[in-house]
Amino acid sequence: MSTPQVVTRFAPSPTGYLHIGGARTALFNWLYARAKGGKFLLRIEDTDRERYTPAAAQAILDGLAWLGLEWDEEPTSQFAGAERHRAVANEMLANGSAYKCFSTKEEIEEYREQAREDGHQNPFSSPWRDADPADHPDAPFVIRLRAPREGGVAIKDMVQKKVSWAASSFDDLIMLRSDGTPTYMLAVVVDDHDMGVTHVIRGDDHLINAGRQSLIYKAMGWDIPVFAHIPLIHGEDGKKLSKRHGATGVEEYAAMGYMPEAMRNYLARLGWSHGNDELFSTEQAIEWFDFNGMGKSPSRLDFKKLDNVSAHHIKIASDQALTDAVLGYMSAANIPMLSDSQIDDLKRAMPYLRERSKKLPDVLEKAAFILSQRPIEKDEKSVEILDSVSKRILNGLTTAIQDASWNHESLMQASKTFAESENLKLGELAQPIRAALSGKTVSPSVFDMMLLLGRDETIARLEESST
RNA sequence: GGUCCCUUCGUCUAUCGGUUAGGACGCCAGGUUUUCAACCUGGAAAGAGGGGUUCGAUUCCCCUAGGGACUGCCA
Repeated sequence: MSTPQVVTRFAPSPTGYLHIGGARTALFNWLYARAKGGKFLLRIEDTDRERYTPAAAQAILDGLAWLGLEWDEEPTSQFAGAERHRAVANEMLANGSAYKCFSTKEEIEEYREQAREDGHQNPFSSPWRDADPADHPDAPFVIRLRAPREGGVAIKDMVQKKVSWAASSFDDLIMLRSDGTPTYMLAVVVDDHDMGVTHVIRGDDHLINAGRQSLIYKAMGWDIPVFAHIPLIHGEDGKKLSKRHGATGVEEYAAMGYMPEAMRNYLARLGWSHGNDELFSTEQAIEWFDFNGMGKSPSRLDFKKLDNVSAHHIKIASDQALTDAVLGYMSAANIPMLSDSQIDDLKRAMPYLRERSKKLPDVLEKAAFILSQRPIEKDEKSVEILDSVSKRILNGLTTAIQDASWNHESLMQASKTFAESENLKLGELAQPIRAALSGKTVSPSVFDMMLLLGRDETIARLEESST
């Protein structure tokens, strides 16, 4: 027996940005497909034409691309499949698993109000379900699923295990609206089936939908895919993630200076675990991924932890990758681009910039010294540090080191010796050096800066600040 | 209201009937240090509540409480 290839899909609405929760859903779909050597497909759920714009759909694709979740094949449009959806509805009409319902919206609304008053919660039951076609009026109608009235409906779910409902709790859902357009419930099922989707991995807000959708699969005699309803992400206060929690779109995370690999690591760890592993590569995640490690309860976004994961990935990235990431951050944050020579300098300095950096902007801040030219612009604190006393000291230091061997060890030795002669601790000497070389109070090690800057530039900057 | 899902340190989680309930982030204390920080050592910190089942429950079942989802001719 050959095992069919795994096909997963991510089916976002074109909302104009990739929601962080959606990003995580996409990540799990992608991870599972890659882990099983299957395909990861994309389908834009654009049937709501009032909300749809091409730019809104493109934004989702951009978010996915930034996260590094490359999809297989061309993204499909759900709207484009309307003809096929209609055909399926008609097929169901023909095989008796669906029927025409002529009840108007007003009638249904009236029923619901009455139900509320009567205190019962039976779903709307169409009087046309068993009507003789001969009695059908010449009026607009919707096509409804003839759902079972008795028994139970159950689905198998890799995360939630077995979930079941009484059939009576489902109504005869509408598949084709009175204007002939298909509803979401029909469209997803048809699309998932036609795309050969074997595993439907989505947020657990769709759990009940899975039960209802399974009815359509059965009515058409189609194989029901394996479901995996994953818990949602909540904000730091435990409430459903919304705009007021701050960053909800992945592009905002890009603009804050998180690397895609850090996001993948962090997001994967949210709700999923592989023993006690906290920091891992995407390759490891693919190797380890399975639904046994998936939790069932919602998890909260924790920026402190994200920062920690981010720092780790900054630490282990190659100089080239980190440089690219910084450049990517600058463009996401609308920071003016660097010149080619500045980019070279940046990359050269990377080994010293990456240490103690949590996010990409931290790296960039530390890089200021190598990116700027004399005269060095000093921030307020640096100006304070460079008082007359400091200037005199710097003057002395300049002569003390200008003939030293230009390596970390010698420079530190020379500086220490000089500091002792001035009755200073190294720390007291380092601060004015830092201010002179970088114009800031935060920078890499002063000796590393000297090395990167080179003898001439270092001396020039020291002299500039000691006069 | 109804149906369904969920509930381990502040947070993310491990445990798949027997552990001093482990790890990570954060926090606190000490150490170290050329700045921010990083790093080292130590510490505080959890099974929502109540019933069962069992020789033994965080783990299995039930109830309650609290969260969440759904309850559209939205997706």
